[in-house]
Formats: sequence, C-alpha cells, structure tokens
Amino acid sequence: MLKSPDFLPSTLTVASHRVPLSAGQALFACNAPVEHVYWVLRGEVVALRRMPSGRDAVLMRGHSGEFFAESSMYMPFYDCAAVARKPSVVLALPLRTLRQALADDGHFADMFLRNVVLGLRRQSSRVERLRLRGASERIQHYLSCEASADGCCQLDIPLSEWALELGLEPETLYRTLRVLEENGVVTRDKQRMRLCTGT
Amino acid sequence: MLKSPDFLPSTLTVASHRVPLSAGQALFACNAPVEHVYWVLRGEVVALRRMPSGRDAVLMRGHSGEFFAESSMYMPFYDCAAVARKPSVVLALPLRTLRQALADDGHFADMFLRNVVLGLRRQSSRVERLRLRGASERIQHYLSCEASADGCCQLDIPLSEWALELGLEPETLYRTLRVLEENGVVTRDKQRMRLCTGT
DNA sequence: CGTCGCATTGATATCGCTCAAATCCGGTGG
DNA sequence: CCACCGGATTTGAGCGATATCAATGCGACG
Repeated sequence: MLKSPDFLPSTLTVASHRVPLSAGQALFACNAPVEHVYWVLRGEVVALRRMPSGRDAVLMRGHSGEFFAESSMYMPFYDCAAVARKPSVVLALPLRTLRQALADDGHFADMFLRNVVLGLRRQSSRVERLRLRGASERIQHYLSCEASADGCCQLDIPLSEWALELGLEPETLYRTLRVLEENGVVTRDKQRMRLCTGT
Repeated sequence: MLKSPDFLPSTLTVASHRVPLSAGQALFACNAPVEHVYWVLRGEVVALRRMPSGRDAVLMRGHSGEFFAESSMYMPFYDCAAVARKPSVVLALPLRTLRQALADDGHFADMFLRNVVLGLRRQSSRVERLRLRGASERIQHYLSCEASADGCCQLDIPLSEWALELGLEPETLYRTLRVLEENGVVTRDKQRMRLCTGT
C-alpha cells in the first residue's frame, strides 16, 4: 500500500520524501509557498478553505493512489490549507524536480498528464451529477457513468459513504434506492447495483 | 472571439480545422474512435451519455476558451457523445499531432498541462460547492473562491446563468441574494458582488 | 410601441433533511 | 457457541428549504 507510482523517474524518487500524518495534522497552510506536489500513499488528505462564515469548505480531496495539490503547481502560494482526515502517508515531490522531470522524461510527462486528465474527467462527471435535482437522478447518473461493461456497479464503500459522494444523506439514499428497486429501475444485491434498461 | 489559444504550436495550428456547429448538432458519436481534442472557440458543447432510462446525462461541458474532450485523449473510443448546446465553433486538433507537439514542444506541453490542471482546480471547487446545502452557503463559497484581491466579484453572466452554475433555480438565487444583502453579508451593485468580512 | 429576455416577488407543493427508533451484521471476547 | 457491541442499514414522522407555478416590472432593441 505504500508503493510509489511505478512511473516516477528516479530523479523524483530520490528527491522525494515521505510525510506521515496523523488524523487532523496539517500538510501545508494557506499562503504557504507551493514547493511540492504530493502523492497520497495511504489515508486521505483534504484541501480546506476557511469561509467568512467561519466554516471550512472542502475544496479538494486526495485518496490513496492519487496526486494531491497538483492543481496548485502553477501558483506561487497555496490559497487553501491541507490537513489529513485520517492517519495518512504522503510522498512529497519537490516542484522544481517535478518540472524538470516533466520536461526531461516524456513518458513520465505523459503519465502525469494522464493522471490529471482522468482526475478532471471524474470531477467533471461529479459536477454534472451534483447539479441534478433529486436523489434518483443522481443515483442513475452515477450508475450510468460508473458501471462496467455488463452494466453492473460494484461499490467498495458502504452506502453511507456513497451517499456523501452523491451529495445526499444516507437515509435519503436508502429510501430512494428502495423506490428504484420497487419500480424495477435498479436491481441490487448488497453493494452490487445494476441499472436496468428500458423506459 | 474566434481566436485560437496563443500557445498553440504552428504544427497544430496548421493541422487543425474549424468545425461550425448549429445548436443540437453532434460533434462526435459514442463509440467513435478518438481522433481529436477540441478547443471551443465559441458557444457551448456538452458530452452526453444516454442513460438506460432514456435521459441524457451531461458528463462534461466545454465553454468558449476551454479545451473539450481532452479527457478522452487516453482512450481509443469515446464512451459518450458530444453535441453543441448553442450555435458553436470548435477547433479540432488531431490527436497524433497533439501528442507529437506535447513531446516536442516543452512550452506547449507546459501550457497544455496548465490548462488541464487549472480546469481540474475549477471543477474540484465546483464539486465541493455543490455539496454544500443551502443557497447562501453556495453563494458565499463562490464569492469566497472567485473574488479578486479586493474581495469583489464581477459577474460577466446574467444572474440566471449564475444560478445554474450554483445548482440553484434563478428565483432561489434572487431571494437568497436579497436576504444576504439585508443581513449585510454581501453588497451588490448590479453584477458586482462583494462578500463582507466578519462573523 | 410591442416584444423579448432578465429580474423580482408571491403562493404553494414537494423533496430531502433532521431526529428517532428498530434491525441487521460482522467482529470480539468470554 | 453464544452474548455483546458498534457501525451500517432501514423505516417512520415532521419540518424546512428549495423547486415550481404564476404574475409583474423593467430595459434593450427593432
């Protein structure tokens, strides 16, 4: 689980260092200079912005096996803070070395771009999903987008987590799922969903 | 308005071609081979997936001055269709030439990555905003994120469009904005907003 | 002057959130 | 093997925020 991505060039591997984080611990502060891009080895890290109301808005989220804070790599200073949500370990990649590697190593540049591009795809899909009104629309959008070739969708998270992903409360998800099943729109076996074809 | 991005290398400019689209016209079909990445010169293009229910789910949206379908550049076939929502003009960049340019032209590769990365940032910010419950929270999140250094926010779109961006109905936006003004949380002059600091 | 799109306000219906309680299920320890 | 526990899952009841429907004002533009 603590493996670096296999496409990292040796220059980056050598220059990087691991940062263990306990739950709640800060990775970087707002207004700090951007000096690293991170790869999440384990756990979960979130980018937070303090809103005038005093509440913290989550801007971004990084899970195991994802880059984190790569969207700040073109800015001099962070405009948000980052803290670990769970006990985590991240790999800190120095920005200078990263830029050099992107320029020198075509294969790495391609893989890096690929990661960012796929992340963009995922986020865009989420945006459109969250824009939908109604729980059942969001559920169907998700299943339609994330289903494999056979039309099934194996969730590896509890439904209560899925609810958050969909921007719903767990109770609403349970209820709506039930209705969709009754109407034959989806079939379900534990955490294996299937969106049924038809009208 | 129909200007290509200025960082396009000449090889791409030469190899590209403009595609005018009427409202509702298809740009590419699902399962078609991925042969281009697009730059939206004018209008709006959306990526659609037909849901089993028969409805179309919007996966992605491209506006003027944005790349479109770049997230498919690592896939052999499109898994969604694309159609213009308004009369539009897009610049079609051949994928082969694009890849070559990314490999050969470091500056272009950097600018391209920059575009994708900033797009990712924008989408991530939107995701977290749409996750917020309540119209006023979303409004404040937006203003807090998009405000310039002086804390002001000049909207270049009608409020009704802003409402869609926020995942709200226009009426709700008008009303909530009114309440926020009355409470002194925001000041407003036509389409110039300002989020007031304080509790 | 008429029309059209945007902005605004009112009244009402609806949907999802909240609080609450019961059940299920996997894991743990006796 | 069984009792127990905590988290996940269900289901119920009621409330509040937002969508929806409707009507009016308003400014741009032909």
